[in-house]
Parts: sequence; C-alpha cells; structure tokens
Amino acid sequence: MEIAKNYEPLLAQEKWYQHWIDKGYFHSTPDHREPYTVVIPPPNVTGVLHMGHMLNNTIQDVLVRRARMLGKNACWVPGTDHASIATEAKVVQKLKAEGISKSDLTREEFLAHAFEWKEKHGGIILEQLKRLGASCDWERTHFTMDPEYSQSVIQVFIDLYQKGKIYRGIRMVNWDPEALTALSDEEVNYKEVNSKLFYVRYKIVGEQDQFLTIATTRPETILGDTAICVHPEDERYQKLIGKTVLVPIINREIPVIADEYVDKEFGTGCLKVTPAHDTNDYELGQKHNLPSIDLFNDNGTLNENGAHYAGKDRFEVRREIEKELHDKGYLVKTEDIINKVGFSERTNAVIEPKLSLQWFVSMKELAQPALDNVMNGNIQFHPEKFKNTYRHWMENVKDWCISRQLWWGHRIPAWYFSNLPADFVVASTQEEALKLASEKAGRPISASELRQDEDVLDTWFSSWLWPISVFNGLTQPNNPEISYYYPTNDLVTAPEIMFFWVARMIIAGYEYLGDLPFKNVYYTGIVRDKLGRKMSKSLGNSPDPIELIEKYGADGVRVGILISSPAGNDLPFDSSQCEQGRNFTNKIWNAYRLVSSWEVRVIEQPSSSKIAIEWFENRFNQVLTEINDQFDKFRISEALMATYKLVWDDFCSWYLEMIKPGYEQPIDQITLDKTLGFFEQLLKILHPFTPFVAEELYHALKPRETHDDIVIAAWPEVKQVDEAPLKRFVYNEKVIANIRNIRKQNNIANKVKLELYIKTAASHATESDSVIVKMGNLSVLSYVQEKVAQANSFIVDGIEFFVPFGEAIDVEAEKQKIQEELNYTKGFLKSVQAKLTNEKFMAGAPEQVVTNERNKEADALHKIALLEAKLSEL
RNA sequence: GGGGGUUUAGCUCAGCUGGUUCAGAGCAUCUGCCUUACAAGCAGAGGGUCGGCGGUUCGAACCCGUCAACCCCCA
Repeated sequence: MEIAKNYEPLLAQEKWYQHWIDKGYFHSTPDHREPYTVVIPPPNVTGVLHMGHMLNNTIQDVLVRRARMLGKNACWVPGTDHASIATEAKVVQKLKAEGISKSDLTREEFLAHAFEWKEKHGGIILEQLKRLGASCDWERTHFTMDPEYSQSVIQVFIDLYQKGKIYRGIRMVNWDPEALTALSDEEVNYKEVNSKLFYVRYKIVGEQDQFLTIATTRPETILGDTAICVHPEDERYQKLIGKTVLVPIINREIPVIADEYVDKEFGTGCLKVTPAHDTNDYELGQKHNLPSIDLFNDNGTLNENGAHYAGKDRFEVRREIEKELHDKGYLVKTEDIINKVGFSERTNAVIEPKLSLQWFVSMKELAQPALDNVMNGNIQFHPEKFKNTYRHWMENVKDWCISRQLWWGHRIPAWYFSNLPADFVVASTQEEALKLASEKAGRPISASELRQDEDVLDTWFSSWLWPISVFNGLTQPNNPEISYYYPTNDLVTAPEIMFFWVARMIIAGYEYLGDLPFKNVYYTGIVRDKLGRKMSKSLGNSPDPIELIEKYGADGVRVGILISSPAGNDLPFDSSQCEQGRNFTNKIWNAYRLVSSWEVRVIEQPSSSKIAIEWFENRFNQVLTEINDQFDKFRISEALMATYKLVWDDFCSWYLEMIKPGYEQPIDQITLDKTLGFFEQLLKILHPFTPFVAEELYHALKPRETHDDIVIAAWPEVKQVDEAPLKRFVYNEKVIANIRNIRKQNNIANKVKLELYIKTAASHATESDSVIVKMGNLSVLSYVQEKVAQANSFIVDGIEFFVPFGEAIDVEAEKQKIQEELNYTKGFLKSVQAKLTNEKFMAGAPEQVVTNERNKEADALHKIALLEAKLSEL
C-alpha cells in the first residue's frame, strides 16, 4: 500500500480523539491506583481560546498524559468560571444591541438572559481544547454557578461570617464608575499617564493676603478637602500648623495639620487631604479625625456637595474648575507630570477610590498557614523565584472586598429586616433567615419585611474553592471522591493570578480541608508576539489557535508552543515554531515510512546492525533517564528537546542510517524486530507531546488488541545503561565526521567509495569497523603499520587515519590545515603547562584536577608529534 | 519609593556545589547535495571580551562589590 509522503494530521486527530473518548480513557473513577489530579484553571465563559490557554493547557495535557502512562489514575477536571463582571458586561452589551436596557429588566429576567448567553457561548473554549487534544475528564465538567457548587460558595460565606472572618463595613474601595461596582485591589491596573499638576493657593485665615499653595493632580476634589497636611519637620510650614485655611471657591474653613506621611519634596510640600476620595487621605483622615465629604455619585458625576458642579462628570469638572480657579486667581501654575492612575481591569474606566459599604474577608489569620506551607516547601512553586513575590504579598495581605454590585454571580446570603445597617442576618435560605431575623429582632419578622442583599460575591470567592468543590468536598464532606482526589497534584497557571486565585485556593484548602490544594504550582509565562508585546485581542496580534491547528496539526502546534517556553519565562511566540513542530511530526512519519517499507528475508544480521542496536538500546535508556529527570523538575521544554533530539538525531540520523538495507535489499528479522521495538518505545515517550501522530503510528506498526492504545500504554522503564557501547560510538562518530569532512573539502560525491587506512597497533578494537565502512561509504578499511603517503589524514583519540588522495590533490591546502591545527594544539599545550608549572596550582588544586591536566598535556604532546611528522612528509 | 528578577551566539534559552573538551542546544544564517523515508529533507560551516568595571582565588559565566540596561510585583 502506498503511504502518503507527508503526514496529514487532521484525519488522525479526529479519529483518535473520538476513539479515546469512546473508550473512556479520560474518565476517572477512584480505584486502588495512585491518583494524579489536575484541575483546569477554569476559563471565563466569555472567552474564546487564546494563545495563553494553548500554552497552559498543552502543559497540563503533557503532564496528565505522562502520569496516565506511568500507571496513575489520571484525572483532569475541566470547567468554566462565571466571571461576574466580564460576563455581566457582555450580556448588558448584547441586550443593548437588541434595544433592551438592563434597568428595564428585573433581576430574574436579566439572569435568564445571562444563563441563555452562557449556554450558548460558555462552552466554546472547552470544545476548542478538544481540538488541541486535551485529555480532560469531560464527564466531570464543572461550572462555578452549578447548583451544588453555588451551595458550597454560600456555605463558605456563612461559615466565615459565623467565624467572624467576614464583616460588613464602610471602607475605601476601588469603585468602577462604569460597571457601577466595587473591585478588589487586584482588579485595578495602574498605568502611567500624562497628567497635569495643578498648583492652587488657599487663603490663610486671620492673615492679610497670605496664601498657602498645594499641588494636586485632581483639582475636582478640592471641594471635598477637609484639611491641609504638611510634614512636621518642614521648616517652611512650621508656623502654619494649627492654623486654618479656606477652600477655594466655597471658602470652607479647614485646618492645617502635620503628618510624616507627607513628602516634602513633592509639589510644594503641602498636601490637600480629601478623605473620601483617596486611599492615603482616608487613612490620614482616620488618624486625625477628619470629616469625609463625599463628592461623587456612583457614576462618577458630582453630587450636591459639588456645589454648582453637581451633576457633571468628574473629568468635565476637572476642566471647568481649572478655568474657574484661574479666573478667580487661585491657580498659581500647572505643570506636566507623569503619574500612575488606576484603571478597571474589566471596563478600563478610571477607578475612583470611594467610601462604600461593602463586605470584606479578614485575611491576616486565614493567610498564615497558606504562607507557611509555601515557604516551607510543602507546596512547591516552579520556578521557585515566585515564592518571593508570594511571601511579600501574603505578609502584607489586606482585607478582601468580596461584594460586587452586580447580578450575575452568587447572591450574598445576607437578609435585612430594617433600614438600620446592623439589622441583618446571614442565612442560606429565606426560611432560615426569617427564623434568625425574628430571633435577632425579638419580634416576628414577616417575609415581606425581609430583603436579601442585592449584591453578588466576587468571582474569586467561588473559584478559590475550585479544587474542593469540583469534588463536592464541602457539600458532601469526606465523600469518596474528595478523599481520593484531594489534594490535587499539579496546578498550571499564570503568575498574574497568583494572588487572585492561587493564594486564595491555598487559603481555602487549609481552612476547609486542613490540607494543601495541590503539591506543585507551575507558572507559565506570558505569550508575546515577535515584538515582545503581550498577545491580546485588542491589539489583534494573536494568531487564531484553531487556524494554527488546522495549518500545522495539533501535534505540531503543541511542539511549537513548548519548544521554547521554560517555566516562568515569557514565550515569544512565532508561528515558525509550529512549523518546526509540524516538521518534527513529519519526520516521525517518514521514519515510519522507511521502516514499513522493509522486506524481511532469512539473511544473516550484518554486524553493523548488531552494533547499532546495542548502541541505541543504551542511548535510549541514557536519554530516557534524562527525560524523566526533566519531567520531575517540571522542565517541560527541556524534556521535549531531549525527546526531539533522541528521535531526530539519534534514531533517524544515526540508527536508521546504520541499519538501513541498501536499495531494494531485504532486512533480517532480528534487526527489524528490534527496530520496531525501538520505534514503539519512542512513540510512547513522544505521546505526551504529540499524542495524535504517536497513536496513529502505534497502530500502523502492527495490529493491536482492542484496548491496546498508546494513550494508556505503559511509560518505558529505564534499563541499566552500559557505558562501553556509548563510548565506542562517540569514537565512531568522530571518525565518520572526519571522513565526511574530507569528502566535503575535496568535493568528493557521496556515491564515490573511499579507502581508509588506520595506523595503529593490531590490538586496537575493530568491532566498529563495519559501522565506519557503512556510514563512511568505504571500499577498504584496513590497519597499517606505516604512514600512508599522498593521503588526507586526521587524528582521533591519538590514532592516525589516512584517506588516500584521488586524482586531484591540494598539498598546500592540506599543509595549511595541519599547520592551523598544530598552532592551536601548541597554544593549548602552553596553557596546560602554565598550570602544571604553577606551584600554587599544584598545591591548591585537587588531585583529580591535576591528573586531568597531566593527561591533557600528554595528549597534546602526542598530537603535536604526529602533526609535525605529517607536515614534514608533505 | 520598597521588594524581587533578568542580562551567555542574530533569536529563544541550558549551563547543578567555581576545576575533564566549559563556552553549549534548538531555531535562524551560510556552503554543498533533488543520495531510493523525509527539500517539511541530508551533510557540513561560521558565529559569543558570558552587560561594564573592580575584587576574592592557583583557577570565575559561576562567589563578592559596584555601575548600567530591561522586566515583574507592591505602594
């Protein structure tokens, strides 16, 4: 049968993925085997597959597939995250396009639209992951708003509330005036922007025409000022401390206070304090008992405290107030300045620090075990350097604002029974809330009096339970699944969400199961384009992963992604890497074509084949040891590179060439069987990286029993390595490379057979001769006592080799070549002898090192003698 | 402003406790080959003051100091 010259991946991909699913190979149930569990970082339901997912999930799949072959009960749990803000924004947008405004809908109606949207789009990424070959247990697909999952989220809220770890309070929060919700600190991106620094003067009360000048980037908040602050040691302002000044425009009187917080060097050294609108000012206000004057409405417009600016947007006010300050003589000057401004991660609106009544998790105590168990290595980070960042954050952890003014998410289970802030209870059902409320109020509370909190919980407040709740570990404590699969083994994720997610999962793990959620965290880098820019939809610089798969095959893309992405390092991605991956799969395919074309006949096994087999067997085990080691250290790209070179260089370029019969010549049974065996072993170690071509060829090699598939085949065992054949082979390689060089330098075609004479004692090992004859394409290989005249020559391991000249010779070129080598060797000898005559070296260096230097000296002397003799003969 | 990291070939990166060929790999480049598995290939070659300077040592890519550039996190 004619086999295609190039591997066509698409058919194989569809066929084998379906086959794996049909056989249930990815489905796991607890059994006697050691579990190997990975939970997927659940992608947003809003998302489509991007290169970051490709990298992340390829790594997970490689780990999972290898674990499965190692005989573990591998379970990779997939799922999606409801992504409160992002999804709500998408749904609002979609409704808007249909002419529906969110405010026209009831909560229930809106949620109906949202669920409909989720059903339609929420599974797209998971479907795309199948194209990549992801071996997830699809029967276990979870969603963070599934009923039982939601139940666990509410349960945790209630539990933490009862433990006093959740509280409700007025705090400064990051307010997104566009999404109209509070955000956690982690959802704010600080970016440098060009701003103006406004120098504004405030009249000092009780002085004639005396002013104090402050500098601010936010003149629109002046109306909310409640103090001016200076540094207590700032000589310029000593006499002002304790006096009062008038806020421009509205002439409200405010005190001048002193605090070391103020930077004397910045601006004028006078800081205006607006406790309601700046986090640091808020803290100053707390410390000095200053009132807070809230200036803004939720949507970023000014409220009635904004005087004649009420109702106008904060940025519009900034422009207008500049003019007014100027016209009225308050504005001293403006300067250009670059400062950092917080933007909402979701809407990109400028964040407004705002005093707001929100729900918080008190973090300090909860975080302690999570910090300790990473620092002591119970949970390992790869690469380890991320422990530093982690520690820093955990040691300075702040309370976590978990309420969001949204509808899409888990509704906060707090129920109010009056308008007083303290009149609420926390309960999982209305029924229970009624009971508790009645108790708390000391009177019967009716259902109509009870009102549930309108807000939902931060999405991360549900995803921090992911490794637990996908096994229903909270709703059904100690059930067989959670007992078996938890703790999970490896988590693969991006360092960007170390705090959002990783740290909090660890916290939840210790708080709720008293144990770590995973043993290893592998941090991937960011996928960047050729110019080093992060790949993003808005830049349009990201290739479509599905198109890549269609162009290069899933295996090719997997290799392309992994080939240069060490843990924690960014991956500068270029599709040429996928080309390399595709070429690699094609190479494997063609190796199979070669092997499959051979015809067996009863003939004697050539000794070159015997040697090749002995060598490759040991080589394979040597490299397999290395590959296993790389995997154990999570050095995935290096494991891939070692595999790549073993297949391409060792197996294809050397082994197959050594055993390859001549054109239309048969092969002997032993060699063929051994070769097929090697091929099968290679396919197995290739399988985690290139599962499709591996499965395809595994079945092409020979007919298989029903359940004999590579996806569940056993990972090869490492066998004892015999160093001797490996060493001999290095010698062979050198000799063959020299012969090839002579061909190259003298333009001798590969077809022309050469003669090789070796000057050495007869005792020299000759078992490799057949390999050298074959690979060097020699007509003669013979041992001689004397030098051969009129020949190209080279030296390997102190032995001289001669290849007689053909008709054309170039004595001068040959002389020059020898001279160059002679010069180099003499220089080398000199440096070695410098060490050996250095008394301090001889006294200080260990014996082994000195012996090595002595050997180097002897080798060099011998070589110099040979080269000089050669030179004189020419 | 505080903390962390990085700097080795054109690109992406290895180089474990300083000591055998330690200056490496893959890709890219160049040269020669359409050799009968594969031109998505074969066989070769070139390319680096290991960021700069100083120090410790018999010996430094590796240890110390310092300067510079870049990146990340936190404020």
